[in-house]
Amino acid sequence: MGRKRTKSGKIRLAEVAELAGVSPITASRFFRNPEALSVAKRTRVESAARELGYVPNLAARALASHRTEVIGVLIPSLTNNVFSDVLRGIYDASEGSRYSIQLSNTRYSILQEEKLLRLFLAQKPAGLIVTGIDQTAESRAMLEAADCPIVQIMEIGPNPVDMMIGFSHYDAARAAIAHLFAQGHRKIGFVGARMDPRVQRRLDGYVSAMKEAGLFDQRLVVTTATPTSVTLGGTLFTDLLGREPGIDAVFCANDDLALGVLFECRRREIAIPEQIALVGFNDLEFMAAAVPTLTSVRTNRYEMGSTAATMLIEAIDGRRPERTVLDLGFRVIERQSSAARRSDSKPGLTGAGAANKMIALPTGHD
Amino acid sequence: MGRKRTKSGKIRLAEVAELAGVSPITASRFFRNPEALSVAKRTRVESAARELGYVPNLAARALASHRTEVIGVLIPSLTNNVFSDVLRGIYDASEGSRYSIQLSNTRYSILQEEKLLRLFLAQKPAGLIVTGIDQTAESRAMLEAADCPIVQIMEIGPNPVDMMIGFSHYDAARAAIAHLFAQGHRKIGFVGARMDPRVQRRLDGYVSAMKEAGLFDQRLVVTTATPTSVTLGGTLFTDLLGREPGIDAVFCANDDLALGVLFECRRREIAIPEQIALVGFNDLEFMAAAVPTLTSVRTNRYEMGSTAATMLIEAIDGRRPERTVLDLGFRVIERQSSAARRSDSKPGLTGAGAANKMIALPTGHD
DNA sequence: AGGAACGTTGACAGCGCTACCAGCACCGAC
DNA sequence: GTCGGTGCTGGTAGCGCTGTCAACGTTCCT
Repeated sequence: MGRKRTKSGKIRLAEVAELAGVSPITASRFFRNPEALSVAKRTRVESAARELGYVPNLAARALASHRTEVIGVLIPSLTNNVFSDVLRGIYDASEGSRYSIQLSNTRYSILQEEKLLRLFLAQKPAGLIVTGIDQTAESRAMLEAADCPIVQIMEIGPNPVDMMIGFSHYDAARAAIAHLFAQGHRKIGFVGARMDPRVQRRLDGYVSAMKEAGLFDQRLVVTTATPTSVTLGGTLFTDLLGREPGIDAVFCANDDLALGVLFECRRREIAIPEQIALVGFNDLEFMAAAVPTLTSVRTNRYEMGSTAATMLIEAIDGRRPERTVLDLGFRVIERQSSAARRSDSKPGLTGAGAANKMIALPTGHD
Repeated sequence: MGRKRTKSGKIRLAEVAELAGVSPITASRFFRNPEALSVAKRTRVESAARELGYVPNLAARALASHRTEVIGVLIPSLTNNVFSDVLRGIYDASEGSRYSIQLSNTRYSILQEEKLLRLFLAQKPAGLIVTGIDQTAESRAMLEAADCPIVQIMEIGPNPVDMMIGFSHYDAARAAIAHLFAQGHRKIGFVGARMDPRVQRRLDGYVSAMKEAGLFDQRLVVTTATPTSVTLGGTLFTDLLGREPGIDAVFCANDDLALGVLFECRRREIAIPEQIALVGFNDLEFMAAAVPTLTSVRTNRYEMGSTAATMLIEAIDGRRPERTVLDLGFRVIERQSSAARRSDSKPGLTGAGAANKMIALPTGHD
C-alpha cells in the first residue's frame, strides 16, 4: 500500500514565514543562524515551524547555497571489525550535527578509491574522511584541489593533505616486538594477511626491530595477499611452523589471525605461552576472553573515528582545530599469551597479576 | 591548501546541450532515458558530456524532480558482525546503480528508529530498508504512508509493510534444539544477551522446543539486556553452571557468546562436546576454525543485504519483483562441538566426518 | 545635531535541473 | 484528404531555498 509516488504537499519555508509574519529570508535565517534574529521573531518563527511541522528541503538548500551537508567517508572494507569501530565513532560524532555521512567502500583498491573520490568530489561534499596515506597521485591531486576540509585516518605520516589522525603502525609493531624481547623471546615469527599498506608497515616495524636485534630471518615471515580470517591464521601458522619449527613467539598482524594461531596451537597441543608466545594487533574484545588471554596492541579505533568526524565538522564550520595532526598512539596490552619465557614453565602461572597489565611503551604514546 | 570554499565553476547541463547542439531538455533526457533520443543526438550528447567532463548536479535534479536517489537504511548496530555482513551486501548491490545509501544506527531503540524514520521520510528517499518487524505504531503508520518502496530485513513475519526478506529466528532456534535432541542431549541451556526482538524469538523457539519435549526448565535460561560480547558468554555460562550444574548442552543466541562459552569451558576444563555440547548462531567465520569446531546456525546475511537492495532498486525503478516476501532460510552446520552424546566419550573422536557436515532441516529452508 | 556604526529585516534574483505541454514531421487508416 | 497516432524535440515555468545588497531604525560618538 501507498507505494506510488505522490506530489509534494510538503509545507515550505514560505508558509512558515507567513504564519510567523516575517519574510521568507528571515525564516531561512532562523534555521541557519538563529542568533541573527531578534528574540521576538525568533520565537515566532520557531513556534510557526513547530506548528506546521516544517522540515527544510535539503535539495533546495544545497542548490541555492552551493554547498551540501554531506561528509564523504572512504574506507577499504566493511567486513573488518577495525573499520566498524571507526565507523561507529564517525556516525556517533556526526549524529546531532547537520551533516550526514556518505560511505563508500574502496575494497582495498586505490584505483577504486580514486574513482570514488572523483564521484564524491563532484558532489561538493562538506568534508571528506579518507583512509590512510597511500593515495594515487591523481587522488592526491584531487584531494589537494578539493575545497573542503579533509581528514586522513588510521595512520599518520608526512605531508598530510589537510588533517590527519591515526598512529604509527610501524612503531606499534616495534613495541610489540620489544615486548616479546623483554619477555625473553627471540625467534619471533610474523604472520600477516591482506598486506594492505598498514599491515605492510607493521611488517616493516617487525623487520626493523628484528634486524636491530640481529635476529631477522626472512623465513620467520609468512604473509599472503588473501583477506584475513581466523582460519587463515591457522594456515599461515602451519606454514610458519613448517619452515621454522623452532620459533618461540608469533606476532600476528591482527587479532583474527592470532585467534587462528591460538586454535591451531590447541589442535597441535602446543602450549601458549610456554612453547610459543603469541601477540595480536588491535585488541579486539575477544582477546581478553581467550584462554590463555591474548596479548595485543590496543588501538583507539572508535576514538579515531569520532575525533576525525569532530575535527572535520569543526573545520567545516570554520573553527579549524589548532592541532590538525593527531597521533592517537597505541598500547601493548600484556596478557598471558606473551608471558615471560622460563625453563620450568607451568600453565596458568604467568607472573601473577601480569595479565591484563598495561605498560607504557618506549615508542608508544597516548 | 585549498581548504577555502569557492564558487561553482562547474559545467552545467546547458553547456553540454549547447556543445551538442540540442536543447537542455534533450540533454537532460539523455541522462535519464537515453532510448528516447534519436541515435544521432544521443551520440552527440554523449560525446559532448564526455568532452566537458559533465557531472550532473544531484541537488538540482532532486529539487526539480521531487525525488531523491537515496536509499535509507536503518540498522540497530554498527558494531555487530551480523549487520556488517548485511551492510556489505546492501552496499555491493547498490554499487553501480544511481542510488546512494544513507545509513543510520538505531542502537536497538525503536524510539530512536521512529525519530530517524521521520527524518528520513522528510527527505523523500527513493526507498527504505528497515531492520526487523517490531516498529512502533507510529513508525508503522509512517512506513505505510510512505510513498516509496520499503524492505524489512533480518526476519520474516506477518503483515509486511511492503517487501520483506529474512528468515524465522524461531524456526532456526527450534532446528538447533532439534539437532541437539537428535544428538542425545536433553538438559540444554540457553544463553542470550541484548535480547533484541530477534534474539527473543530465538529464545521463544528454544522454549517451545524444550516444552514440546517436556524438558523446559526456567533455570536453564540465562539472559541479560547487556550488549553481547565474548567475555559475556563466559560470564553467562558461569551463571548457568551455577544454577544447573548438570546441563549437557548450551545453545547460544549468537556466536560471540558461544566463543565465550568455549573459552570458559577450557578454563574450567570442561570437555566439549563430551561433557557439554555447544551450538552458536549465525555461523561466523571463526566457528569453523575453533577447537573443537563449533556447530552453528548459518544465516545468509550478505545475501539478505544484497537481495534486499536489489529488490528495492527494482521496485523503485518500477519493476517490482514478483515475490515480495522472501524467506532466505538457515542451516544448522553440524560440527564437533555438538557431536553425539555417548558414555565412553573420548576427545577428538567425534564421529569421523561429521564435522562441518551440512544437514537439511525439518523446519529449515534454503 | 550630524553622521557613522550596528543590528535587523526584506526584495530580488537566481542555483541547475526537470515536469508539463506543445509542436513538428511522418506514418498509415479510414 | 483528413484524422489520429507515434517518435522526437523544445519552450516555459517553476522546484524551495539562499546570496547579495539595500534599507531601516536605533544607538553612540564627535
